[in-house]
Amino acid sequence: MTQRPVPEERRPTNDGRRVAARNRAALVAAAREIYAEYGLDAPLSSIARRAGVGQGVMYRHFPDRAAVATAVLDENVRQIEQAAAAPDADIAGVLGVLTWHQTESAAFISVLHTDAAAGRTDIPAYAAALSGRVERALRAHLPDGHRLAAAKDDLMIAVAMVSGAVTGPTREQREHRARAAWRLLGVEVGPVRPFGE
Amino acid sequence: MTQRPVPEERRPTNDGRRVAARNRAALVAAAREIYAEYGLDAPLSSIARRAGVGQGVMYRHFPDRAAVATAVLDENVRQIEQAAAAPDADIAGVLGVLTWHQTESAAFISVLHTDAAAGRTDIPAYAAALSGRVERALRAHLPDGHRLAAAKDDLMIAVAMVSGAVTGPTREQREHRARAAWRLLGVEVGPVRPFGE
Amino acid sequence: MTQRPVPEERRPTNDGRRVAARNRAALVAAAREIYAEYGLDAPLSSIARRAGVGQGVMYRHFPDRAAVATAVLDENVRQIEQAAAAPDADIAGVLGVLTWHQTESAAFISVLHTDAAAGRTDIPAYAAALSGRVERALRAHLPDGHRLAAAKDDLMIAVAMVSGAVTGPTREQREHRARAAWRLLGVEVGPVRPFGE
Amino acid sequence: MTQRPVPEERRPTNDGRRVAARNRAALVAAAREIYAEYGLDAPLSSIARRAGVGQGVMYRHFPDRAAVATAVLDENVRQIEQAAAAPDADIAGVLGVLTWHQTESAAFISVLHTDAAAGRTDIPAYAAALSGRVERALRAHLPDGHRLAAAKDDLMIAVAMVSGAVTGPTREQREHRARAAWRLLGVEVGPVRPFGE
DNA sequence: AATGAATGAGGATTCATTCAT
DNA sequence: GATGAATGAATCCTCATTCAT
Repeated sequence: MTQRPVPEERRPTNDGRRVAARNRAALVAAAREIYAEYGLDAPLSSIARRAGVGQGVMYRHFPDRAAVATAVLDENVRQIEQAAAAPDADIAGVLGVLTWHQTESAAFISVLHTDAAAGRTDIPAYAAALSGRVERALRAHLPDGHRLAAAKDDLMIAVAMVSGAVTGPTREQREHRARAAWRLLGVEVGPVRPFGE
Repeated sequence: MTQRPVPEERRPTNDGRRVAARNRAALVAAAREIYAEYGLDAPLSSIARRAGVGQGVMYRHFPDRAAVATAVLDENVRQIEQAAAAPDADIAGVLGVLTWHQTESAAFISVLHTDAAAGRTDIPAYAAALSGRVERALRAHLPDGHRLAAAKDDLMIAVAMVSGAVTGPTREQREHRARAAWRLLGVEVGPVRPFGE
Repeated sequence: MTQRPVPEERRPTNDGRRVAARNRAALVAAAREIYAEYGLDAPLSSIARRAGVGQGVMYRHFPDRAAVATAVLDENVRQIEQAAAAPDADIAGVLGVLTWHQTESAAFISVLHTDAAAGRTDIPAYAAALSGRVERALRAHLPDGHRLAAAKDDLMIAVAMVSGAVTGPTREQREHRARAAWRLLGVEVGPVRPFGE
Repeated sequence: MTQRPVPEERRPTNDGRRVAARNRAALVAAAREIYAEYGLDAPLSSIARRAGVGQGVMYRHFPDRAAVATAVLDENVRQIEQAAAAPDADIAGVLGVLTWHQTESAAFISVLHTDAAAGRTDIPAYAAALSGRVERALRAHLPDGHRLAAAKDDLMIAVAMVSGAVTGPTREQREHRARAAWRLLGVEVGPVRPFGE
């Protein structure tokens, strides 16, 4: 019943400080998987276990639950920022990358639009930061006459709306619904894919 | 020593049957409050406490966590159905009532569109039922030429989109965003209010 | 390696609400023993284990570490108050009872004079209350010409001094040192014993 | 590429030997501060951190928790011994220096009179040594007719008593209470100050 | 039918200690 | 020698659920 066949007798060794970076990466990757499977409220211990490290290592790298989530989602946001920084970037292309992350990572959505479920932990603090970065990336390419440029809030409300539409067990279904949502909004979206093809 | 026992504020006949009904109502009301304040993951014990009953009573009325949520949301859905059943009902009016419940109850949204955060409890089963009832209520009044009548899924995708937009600490803010969302969809919505004014 | 031979198959039963009082008493008794053996910082889980109850029961009866300590020490203080309330009470007699508790319960001393080790938990709050009750009990019988009646603080400073002297592995040794301390203070002390002989 | 390496604020000769000594001193100083702020149970890691060294260094210099405490308190005891060794030393003067350390360092007291809270770690072993050195320093100057020279134990019992009285958040308050304690004992004490003015 | 106490597993968090580099 | 990452045991605390009364 051990969850994965891989490690076995790897744990009780102390590989020195060189593995620190590797461990951090493993934790982020594990967190991404766990979040996808069980949601943002998954036990932190399950992340450490999946990463193949002790709980203490996780707490060293990430002081609290929020720090883990931030680390995971930071990559998503960064890709969107990179898409926006590309020389040939346009709003449709950036929205495509954004949409890809919406369909790929439930956690991404949850954090981006936190507060529906009141009384949450301390997520809002860093959630706002991530959300702001996404907004800036998008707005940089929003032409004046664009459908979402009319009112101040329209852009991020539209993003939230698409997030709301993105449900379903498979990524394909989620992408299908996301495209339908953009279509209902009358907004053109480029290819739904991660940045860098 | 054969004094009559003191009456001691005996209300109706208190035959157990009546108490049971009262308790059930108290539990549903308490759950609604608790959900609003702490989200759907709030401890069940807090619901029983707020209702002023023992935990056992709660388990008698509702075998599990899902049953409680269903009972709470059932009222919301029923109102939408009633709005649809009204003699002078039209799609804008029903959407208005739907929107009111979206802005009023975070739990309503969470359950209606569950699955974003995979691995959830067992909510999907009854969530689908509630969602289906809402869809039927709306579709009964959807005229053929309506913006959301084009594709099969458009109606409920639009509902999900508005749900996604509904965030914010106060009901007023949430209503404001909901209206903006419908506007972006080009859909006309009647007064946002509970059924029965 | 199970610590005590007694219980065995007693735990997994639910004896209903009648045992609540019994459990509370068992917890207080267990806490008294544990405190004597391991000091006030002993794991709370060890107290629950020794009492033969689950951890949850302990938390039901005592919301935090301080509540447990208070409950334990409350009995000590109450005895001193009772000694002071006795019809034939005099200062020497009350000091004797106080001294008995000083020699019997290390926790009693620790709490009564908390703050030596800075940064402590939240003990001070209730510690002050207990300390005040002891002072009132003593002062009620302090004659005007008494050695400890000269300055306002002298009484409780003297109590603290005796507490400081009370060290040693056996109660007899501790009593011996306590008596020596009172002698050095020139204060007469009655029989060192619990209230009620 | 055969440039001379940048000097980079190289202080003395930095031959490892010297660094070790500096580290040890830093650790002792850090431990003293930490003990004062958080008590003797403070995490060892906090001491290493405050000293600006790795945890490994601490374990090299001090094999266990007790060794750290001993090193810290050794300085306190040494001052008392120096006070006793001074050409013009008398009992009042040595008691003054002792009292200064009692008021200044809660850890000093805790260790000197350990065992009240039984089951403690392994402190008693070295605590006895420190206590013995203090006693020898005092007894060297105790005149035959002195109030504390009557019975064998009276001297250290009195010291313990004063320690017991020394509580309070500020050093001034603690000194005030220490003086009151000595006064109640009828013992004259010289200026309360560290050795060497 | 109601009460509310008990159980006990689950998850968070902290540190003492070891050890590769 | 120094560094600081990794380990993992220990403890705290919370709840879902059961059940005697």
